[in-house]
Amino acid sequence: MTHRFQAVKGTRDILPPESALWNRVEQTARRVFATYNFQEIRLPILEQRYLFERSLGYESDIVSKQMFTLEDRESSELWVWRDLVSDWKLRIDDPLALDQFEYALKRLLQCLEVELQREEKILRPEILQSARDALLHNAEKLRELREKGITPQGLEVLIETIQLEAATVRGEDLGLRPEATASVVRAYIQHGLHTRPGLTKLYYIGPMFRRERPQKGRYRQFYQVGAEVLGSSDHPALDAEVIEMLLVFLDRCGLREHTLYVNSIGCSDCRPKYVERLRSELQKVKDHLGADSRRRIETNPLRVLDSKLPEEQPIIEKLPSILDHLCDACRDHFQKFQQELKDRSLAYEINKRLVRGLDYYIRTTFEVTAPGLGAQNAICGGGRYDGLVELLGGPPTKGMGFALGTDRLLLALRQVEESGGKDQLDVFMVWLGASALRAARMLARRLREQGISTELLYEETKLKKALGLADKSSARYAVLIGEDELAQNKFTLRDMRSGQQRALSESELLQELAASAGASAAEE
RNA sequence: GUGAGCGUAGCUCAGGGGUAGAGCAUCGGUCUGUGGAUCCGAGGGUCGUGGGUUCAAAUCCCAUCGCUCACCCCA
Repeated sequence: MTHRFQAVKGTRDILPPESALWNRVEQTARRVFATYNFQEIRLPILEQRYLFERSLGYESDIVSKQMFTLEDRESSELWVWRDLVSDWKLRIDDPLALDQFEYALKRLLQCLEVELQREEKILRPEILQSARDALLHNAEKLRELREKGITPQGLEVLIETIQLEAATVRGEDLGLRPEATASVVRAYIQHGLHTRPGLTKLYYIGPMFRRERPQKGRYRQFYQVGAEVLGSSDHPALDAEVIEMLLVFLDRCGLREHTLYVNSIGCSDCRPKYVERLRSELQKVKDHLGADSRRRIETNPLRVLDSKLPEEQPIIEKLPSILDHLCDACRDHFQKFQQELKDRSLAYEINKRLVRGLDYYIRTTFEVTAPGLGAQNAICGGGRYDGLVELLGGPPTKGMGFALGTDRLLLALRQVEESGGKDQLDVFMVWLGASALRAARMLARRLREQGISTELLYEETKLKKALGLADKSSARYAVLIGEDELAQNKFTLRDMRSGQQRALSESELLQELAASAGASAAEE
């Protein structure tokens, strides 16, 4: 039986020549960010799941249903007992087996206690606790029932209940990162980066994972380029400079049409007051809202502002604006931030309905959109997150950053064809005869040492066919080595575009090719 | 999690009950030291998978899986 493998849902391969585009975008990011004194941080793709739960919020969609999680079971014997309990095959007529089950249950409870006493909680403590309480209760019940002697049916039900409860203690204590800000902050705290002088300016490039239905510009493994500034400053100039850097980067990538939207969503002082105000206003008009928006009145009133339903737009327009409810400090910050943008000649639009989905944002939020992306027109989002470091157990620290979806940026660039035809290969080497092969091998090595990309045929091939292969590989030049060349101690350099050939000595050849290879390398 | 559309060669797609097709691509020949063109030829498929109807199913019916797009949510 044959099985046809394919990339798992929501992941894809990035093949050449498209992969060259990716490299170019990432190189551009590295260059631009370096000029703003940002340095790269390389982060693990796996983190403790709890990190994301703390930073993004338990109730956020990302954590509650979009995170890829996996068990790390090495760390504890907890899993041994859990598996024994939850996988135990019902053999209620066998008292010995029942003894074993009870023993495993007892050990599982002990492990749970240990886990609950741990300083660093890796598993969600409330899940552990409720499992512990339920199991404790049922273990007691089980013992009583066994002492009294119970109907097999009753015992069966109880054991199944226990097994289900045990299964809730899952080793999903690791998560594939759905975004990288939490990882950056974790690393900042873990390595004491706050003790380094000045602000910490970091950027990262890499894949993120979210388990959601794929659609245009949205994958389960997607790629982000992001930057974060951590430290003691929350100066509006910093926010503006980060955005300037982002826009310079987009410009250098060749993205011409895009729009920067900015907003302020206040701080822990003024936002809750506004949210309450908003909620009460929404209550008044809730009969005119759709089911989703009605639900959000309780769960997250800010998100109602995000609704795209046409019939809700007039209602939303009339709702109170967060910008009218900022405290003095936040209003001042937002004003100065806008002035900083103007002083940098950065065009922007205020979008008072721009509320970021993640819990940790404060004050400045922003988003860049580009046309041609289907329903997902945002390519980049970011903002200020002053409380996050503290929330994750670090010292009071200000933070600001953005994350940019590379998949969507490239979709907006639409330049795959343009860059696809570029010469990838400098030299296709053609040899005829065994002694020519020896010369070809040595020459190929020297060319490659000079950074000149060279293809050398492995098998002897007729000249006509070899040139055909050179053509198909879209090589810039062919180098021919045969008996004539060996006799003259020269090589034939053939320009594959013009078809012109010249006989050159090795040093002449190297010189000639170094010039053209150098030119194409500079473009990269 | 919800809804819609689409699954036939590597790619783009025809065929809508009676022998599995085209163009492009690949490989070989034409062509034994000169590529791109022409011409000739070849390989490549359990028509997504499973079941049903039928003498006969790529085709009709059912189920299932996959892909795509949209909703939700977000970058």
